[in-house]
Amino acid sequence: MREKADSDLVRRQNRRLVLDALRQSGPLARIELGRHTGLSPASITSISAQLIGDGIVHEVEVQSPPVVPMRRGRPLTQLDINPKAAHVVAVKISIDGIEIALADSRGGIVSRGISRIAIYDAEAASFGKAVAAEIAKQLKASHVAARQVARIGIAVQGVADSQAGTIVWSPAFRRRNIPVATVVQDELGIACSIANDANMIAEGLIGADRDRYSGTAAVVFMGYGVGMGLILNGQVYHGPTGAAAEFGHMNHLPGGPLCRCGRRGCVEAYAADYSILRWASGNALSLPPSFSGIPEHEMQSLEAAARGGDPNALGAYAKAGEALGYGLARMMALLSPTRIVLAGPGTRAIDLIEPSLRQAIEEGLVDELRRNVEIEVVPIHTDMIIKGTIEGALRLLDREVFAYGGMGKRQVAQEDIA
Amino acid sequence: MREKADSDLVRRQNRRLVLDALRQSGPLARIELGRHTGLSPASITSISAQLIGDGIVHEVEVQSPPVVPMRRGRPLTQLDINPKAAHVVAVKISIDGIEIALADSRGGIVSRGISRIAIYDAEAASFGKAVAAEIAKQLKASHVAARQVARIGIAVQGVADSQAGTIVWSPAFRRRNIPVATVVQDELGIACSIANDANMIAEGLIGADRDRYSGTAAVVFMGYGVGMGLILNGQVYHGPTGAAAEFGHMNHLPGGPLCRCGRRGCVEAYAADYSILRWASGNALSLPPSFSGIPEHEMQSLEAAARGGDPNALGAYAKAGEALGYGLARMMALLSPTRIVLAGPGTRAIDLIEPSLRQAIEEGLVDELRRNVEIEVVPIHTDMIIKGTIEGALRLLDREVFAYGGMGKRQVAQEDIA
DNA sequence: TGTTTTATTTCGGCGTCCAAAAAAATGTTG
DNA sequence: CAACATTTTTTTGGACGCCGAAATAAAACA
Repeated sequence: MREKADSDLVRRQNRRLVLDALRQSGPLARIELGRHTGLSPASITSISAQLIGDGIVHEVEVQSPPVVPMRRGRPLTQLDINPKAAHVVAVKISIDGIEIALADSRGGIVSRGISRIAIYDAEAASFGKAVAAEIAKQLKASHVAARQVARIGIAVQGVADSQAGTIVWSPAFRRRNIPVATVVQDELGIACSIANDANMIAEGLIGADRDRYSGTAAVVFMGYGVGMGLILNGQVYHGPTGAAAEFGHMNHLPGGPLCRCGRRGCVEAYAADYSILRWASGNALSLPPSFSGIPEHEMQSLEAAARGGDPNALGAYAKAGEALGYGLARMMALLSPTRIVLAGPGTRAIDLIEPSLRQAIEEGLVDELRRNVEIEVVPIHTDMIIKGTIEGALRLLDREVFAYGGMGKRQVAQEDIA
Repeated sequence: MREKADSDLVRRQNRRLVLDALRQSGPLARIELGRHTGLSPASITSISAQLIGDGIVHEVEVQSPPVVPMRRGRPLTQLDINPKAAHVVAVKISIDGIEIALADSRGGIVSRGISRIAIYDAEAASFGKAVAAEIAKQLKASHVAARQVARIGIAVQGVADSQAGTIVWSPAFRRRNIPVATVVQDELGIACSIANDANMIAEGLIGADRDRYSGTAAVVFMGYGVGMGLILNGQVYHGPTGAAAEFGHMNHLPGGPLCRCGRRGCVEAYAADYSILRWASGNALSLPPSFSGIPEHEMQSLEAAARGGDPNALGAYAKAGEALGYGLARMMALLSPTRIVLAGPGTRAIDLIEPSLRQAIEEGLVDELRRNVEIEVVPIHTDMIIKGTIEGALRLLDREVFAYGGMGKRQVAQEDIA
């Protein structure tokens, strides 16, 4: 609400509405676009003509078996976002390695690859360039020129500073404050941003089902670590520097077990894979946290032990549920979300975790403040991080490039924004 | 970003920009408005002519001793918001009673009064009407017709549901779920909204110093209870129903002392006036919370005892600081604000609280996440609640009435919004 | 008094939207 | 199969907001 309004703003805003509708509801005819956006048919004609002229949108032929039975009247001409309008790259950096995906502007994945450059011992000075080189390699293999790529989104496990473009701190790295986004941007000449991976899951959920997830919701990622993506008023909340929603490093109990971040008693130190294992081993308070990935089968045998009645394993899951529950109760007191989504590989053991989780929420928050919340479990495959990163990059692309006039007019657009 | 853009939106937005500039920077000449808003002089002429025509803005004569030395050229004609354009009413409901203030549209307080209707034992069915009657009495005494009042804002100590217009739960009332805003609105025919009192303090801070407080900040109210107002991206965060930022009822330690909300271990159960007293008395865990207001002198003598070295008193303040500090650390992990404001009468003892508060933040949050935050103490007089409520009501007035066309066109405006 | 300076208004042009009318493209029917 | 019905899309003309440039207003200065 700070920007001056003029016909330029009107055009941008309405172009965005049209693009949003197309992203949300697949190919649409002009008249349907009018219904989705509230714009008159005349305006839709004009806007879509421009978008087509800019190469951002194109007409698509109706599929041979028509989905809707042919009615009377002039048939609809469906419009859709032109996949060739631009490309985006999504990069996922985690303890398990680096994954790169190239997508077209409709969000379709063109190609993807896994990189095996050193992570844990990476030097701050060279890591960014290495990532840029990996991206360049991926582009080359797919025969896509850098000029065709409008934006690169990087999702990282840990704390990212999206303002500075750095990885502030991540369990995947020995070192801290590693510049990435700015380096990649300078190396490749492509706009690049970095964010926490759980935020990108939230971005993906909004993209997948806007009605369901666009109010106020919290997405908890449970797995090698504990992360959170916050959706406030329909938008992913990044905080001033992008380092928000660090639910995993929110304290649960003062003086609790040691966390990978160096503090004691973080939620992650109770509820991450390594923490549950550590607790099951019996001496959680004396053991240091693990900095390597836990193989999946190890967690699965712990789950099996718990389901078989092993008291140590059961106790570990109960502790995890308690920490998550109190943490969620605290979050709810502050933000009163209407929806909490539990996601990630850790949800395989949700049956073991949920009882103590729910009890902790009841103990930790007055009834009136936890009435209107729905808790759901979405066993998200980790691919959701890549998908969400693409979604996020595309939304930025729409807002910062396509709303103005497409790749050709990019320079103008960026000046306008500044 | 969901609204269709047309010339109507442009007009509304730019009218708001002009009104915002006038509210923020006192009387301004047209050319200065142009600089503040980014609009051209021609547009300012047109917009201000309309605002003047609507009776919302008027020209003011330069004061007899000119503030700036007379320069060459045509002198500026200063514009300001016309105080007679409309009125707003602010109501503060707390354990101490009901306070009503009537303000003009520039925010100047026209009259104020304190009501002595029953609060603690009020019936849910009758309380709203009683408040409406008190407001009507205040208006009558000031010779202001209800038609002249554009909006009523109610600030309540406790949890408010601004969607439903009810007091969900408040230590000032024995009963829960008391409808207020809707009843007042129906009784008087004036738009009425209800919110938590700490949110209104945040609203007031934004109004008082926008540059300082309009990023991402948390305002902690310390006194008869512990409240919080959250400012996210420059706006007070109310959550889906208005019941957000209940920092006081965010759990600190499971199984801790009993809170007025009925749970154990809330931050308030450590850091509110009654909790500090209770702790100093030695048996915090067995004593129930107090539901009556604590006289100021009682807190002052406790402070004196602590400063004199009384170990029980010192310990109580240290406990309060620890609970606040851990609570703030948890909040920072989720939201990473750039500023934390400690306010309210409880800050009189800030010297006793701060050491343990800061230590708790250090223990409870990894260094990287608490680097960019500034903690400040603002010894706010409780009047800030009334002032903030007025601010908030005026901002809504600007957005929902003045941006459209003033009181005359109110019906039209409200249809448009719906 | 005329000149300079600064603030404000007027005027004409531009871009967007919209409603209404026209055109396009197809199904229906006698 | 031609005329009619129906639905989508485009065209047309008018409205409204903004802006730049020029004109006007109101003061100090010389």
